[in-house]
Amino acid sequence: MMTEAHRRKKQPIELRQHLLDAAAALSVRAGVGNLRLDAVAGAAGVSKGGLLHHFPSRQALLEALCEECLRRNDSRIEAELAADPVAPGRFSRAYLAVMTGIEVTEQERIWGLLSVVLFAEPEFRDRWGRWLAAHLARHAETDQALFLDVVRLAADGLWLADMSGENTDPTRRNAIVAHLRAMTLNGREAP
Amino acid sequence: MMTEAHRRKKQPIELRQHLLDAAAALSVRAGVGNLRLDAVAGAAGVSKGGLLHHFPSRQALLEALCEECLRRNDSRIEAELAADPVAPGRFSRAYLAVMTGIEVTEQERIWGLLSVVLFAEPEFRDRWGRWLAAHLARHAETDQALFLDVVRLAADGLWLADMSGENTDPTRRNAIVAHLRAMTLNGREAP
DNA sequence: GACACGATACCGTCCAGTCGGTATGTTTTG
DNA sequence: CAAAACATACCGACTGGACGGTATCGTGTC
Repeated sequence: MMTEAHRRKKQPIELRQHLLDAAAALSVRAGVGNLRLDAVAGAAGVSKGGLLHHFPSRQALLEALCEECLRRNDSRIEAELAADPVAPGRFSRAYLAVMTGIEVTEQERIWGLLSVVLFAEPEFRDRWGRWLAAHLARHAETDQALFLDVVRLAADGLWLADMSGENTDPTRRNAIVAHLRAMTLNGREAP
Repeated sequence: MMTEAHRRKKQPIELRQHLLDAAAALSVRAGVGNLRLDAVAGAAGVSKGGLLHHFPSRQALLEALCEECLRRNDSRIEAELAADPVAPGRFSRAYLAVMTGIEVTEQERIWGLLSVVLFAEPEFRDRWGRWLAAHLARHAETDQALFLDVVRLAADGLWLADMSGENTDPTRRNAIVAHLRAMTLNGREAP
């Protein structure tokens, strides 16, 4: 007896997205290694067969997850870049904004957390490294300076701290972010 | 048929360490989630039974791994603290030194990498957060300043970059480290 | 000889992936 | 344009291998 799931309007692309979201959420909760296909399918309201129709293997799912994660970062960076009129340090500023930006949706937050979790996978580490290197090369003219390196590194650290649940009080955190942003504009540390 | 492995001298404590080292190496290579008991035992030149004698369950092994990881960090920090005569920013300086210090042994490097991989496990993230919070509280007098926060965050970022295989050229890297260290001593960024 | 250490054999479970099927779109054909 | 033919989306039972854990026995060490 086929259930009425067959009868609902088919929305393959939406389902695909749902599956990725579900996979992201579950990975964040328990680590990528503990990601079970049944669980993903269940969370997306679909059977395991349905999941495997979209992602032919577990590995394929993970790669898609990784892909999506980088894609999201990328689009956010591009948006920041486009909105910034000041040339010097533009990329570093965009990087800072994206890494330390507050996520509004819970789902957005999850995708941020996922980056940390994916670092467990060596393949993802490489891809991330190449992504950053490529972007740095592209913005070499505007973002090649020691203090900009420091800013970006600190942004990484801040992001890591956020994700590891260290609740530094928000005012202090804001002060740090503002400080870093000022560095990208002034070229030196404010007193 | 008992092999000649029985005949070799028994060194339980050494074996325990070997097992942990092997587990660390394998985790780094493929992620904690893909850690197999057989593989660990094999890599340490012992049978699965031998492994399970020391760590009664997989979970126990992982916890020991986590414990050892924190313990190593801790002892290195303490060593740096003891060797530093200058009070202001002492903890941040020690933190910087440990996180960015070059590991001589390959095994040392692996234990550093392991921290990243363990971040996939939420439990470890919490523990790490608490560890850092405790240390910060203890050194509140000497290490409570905005620019020291930035230094420590950048140290995290640098460590993350190292671990993700981004090969920034060593001279540049050294410059950054020196720059950060100077910040802990001067209280501001050098020109 | 008592106990810690380690080896081997085995069991039970869990889970990724397969497979045959059904329902809903889309295109081709008479 | 209807109906057939094909394609896509999804279901759910099954399986086989992998892997964590147990039980038992041999072997060093004190």
